[in-house]
Amino acid sequence: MKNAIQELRKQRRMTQEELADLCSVTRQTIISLENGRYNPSILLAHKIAKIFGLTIEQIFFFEEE
Amino acid sequence: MKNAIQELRKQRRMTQEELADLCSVTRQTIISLENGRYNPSILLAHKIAKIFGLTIEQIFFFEEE
DNA sequence: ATTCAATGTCAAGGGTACTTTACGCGGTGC
DNA sequence: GCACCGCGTAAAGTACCCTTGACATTGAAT
Repeated sequence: MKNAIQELRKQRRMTQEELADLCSVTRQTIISLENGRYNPSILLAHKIAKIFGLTIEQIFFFEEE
Repeated sequence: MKNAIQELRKQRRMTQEELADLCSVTRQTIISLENGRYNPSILLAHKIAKIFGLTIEQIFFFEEE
């Protein structure tokens, strides 16, 4: 599952740490998400979507399975 | 986190087992989701949304935190 | 009365999301 | 040269999603 987190974060001139603080997770978690190491929980996905003012579907890309 | 799974499933006259099969998960997983025992992964949330033809946000209700 | 479908509970186990801590590395600025 | 910022890696631990399997309950149909 890919996502647009890094792109959206940079558009908003945010560091990984700032985004992590807004989400109440660690910087490691943001790094791992941006680098596609794992999928977020639905709660974290929702927090991120809320921060960016978008829906989950607009940020996370579920390829055909 | 609450959700509308049971309501949507019943509207469509589906059993828990049928929905579980469509999602490729076990019946236990559907029971636990419907009864609010835990939150789905984002992948499962997406599968369910796709089956019902809705978005994740239309099915899962993230209360203010 | 018995059977069967649909729903539910309980417990144990594996995989993974997320944390914490520590360290490396390139770029920029003094 | 040195300090610092932003980004990255690695390893170990905790919590939780999801599975498997076995069994209980309720309601409808025969």
